[in-house]
Amino acid sequence: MDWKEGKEKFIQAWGALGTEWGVNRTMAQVHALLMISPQSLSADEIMEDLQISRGNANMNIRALMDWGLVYKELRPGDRKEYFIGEKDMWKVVRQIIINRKKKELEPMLKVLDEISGVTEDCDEAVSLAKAINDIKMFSSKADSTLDKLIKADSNWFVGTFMKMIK
Amino acid sequence: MDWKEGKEKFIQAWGALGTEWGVNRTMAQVHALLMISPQSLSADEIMEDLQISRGNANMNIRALMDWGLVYKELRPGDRKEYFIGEKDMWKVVRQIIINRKKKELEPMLKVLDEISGVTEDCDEAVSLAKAINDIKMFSSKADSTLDKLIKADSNWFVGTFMKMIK
DNA sequence: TGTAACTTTCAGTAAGTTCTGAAACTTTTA
DNA sequence: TAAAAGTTTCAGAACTTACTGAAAGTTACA
Repeated sequence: MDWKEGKEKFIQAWGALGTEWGVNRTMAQVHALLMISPQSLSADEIMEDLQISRGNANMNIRALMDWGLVYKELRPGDRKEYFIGEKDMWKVVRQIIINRKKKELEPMLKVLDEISGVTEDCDEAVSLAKAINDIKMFSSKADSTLDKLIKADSNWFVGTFMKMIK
Repeated sequence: MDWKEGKEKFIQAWGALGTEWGVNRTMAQVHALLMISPQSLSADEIMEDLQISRGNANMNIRALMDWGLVYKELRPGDRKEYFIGEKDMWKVVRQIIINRKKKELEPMLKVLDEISGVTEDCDEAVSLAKAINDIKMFSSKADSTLDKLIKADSNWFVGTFMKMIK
């Protein structure tokens, strides 16, 4: 297999994985492309490579920069903007976790707090209260674990997990 | 807030969370409903409660049973099928992890193996090989951790994480 | 200040996903 | 074995999300 074919398969697979996880296909593909590019690429090069429109490229590059997975790079004497992808897998995963947590877990916990006000004592209300409580406990545990993970660096992560799964 | 309002909010929130994670809204709502119902419910009751069609209800109940989050319950002297939701949050999360891993992570790893065959030594090929290797290492680590988690029970989980985040 | 190079926005369109409802199928009972 | 009760399937409709391309906006330089 030559490099070009490998690259294409990689981009496709990363795009498909993204789709399953609620990240749009193009965003994941742009990320894949930048992650395996040794140098930074301009918007035009990305458009050309993935065969997408300028608008689409722009929106998704923007979103990736918001997520902290892609950085802008300015080359002296060139007015064009170039983009470079975060290459450290640990940072990539970490950024994804931070972003998804903010967007999805926190609203859920907010709703749970709101409906904690149900205090009747019929079977149904008790069952609801139990579910709310279980989710809250689970979330706050997962949440504080994630916070620690986010603050930690890659080596700490590897070390702790190695101990943990021993 | 009364029980009915709380229940509705809970179902809405769980449905929204599902959507963000690539689980369809109705599937998540059916699951939410069954998770907070003290008794098992028939397909008709679910249809009525969530205002969905028979076909939709059937498909999603089926999918939830495949995922191991809902069980069929037969009541003696009643020909109708009743469904009961898994109530243990730990099991719920565990089942979701097992299912998503099978469906999404494994295909990705298969592709990575395929494209490991790229062995040129230009910059691009080296960069691709590095990315592939990093993802593989990360995945196999995450994977073996998940395997341990899956085999473990709820108490073990809580205990280990408490130690870990201390 | 004018204009060329580049970036961003957004309305309309395309693509993808989920839901409905009716028909087909299966099981149970008399 | 007939028909009643219940379950499953699936084509097309409704809805949701993502993409294009052209126009508007911005910045950099002479």
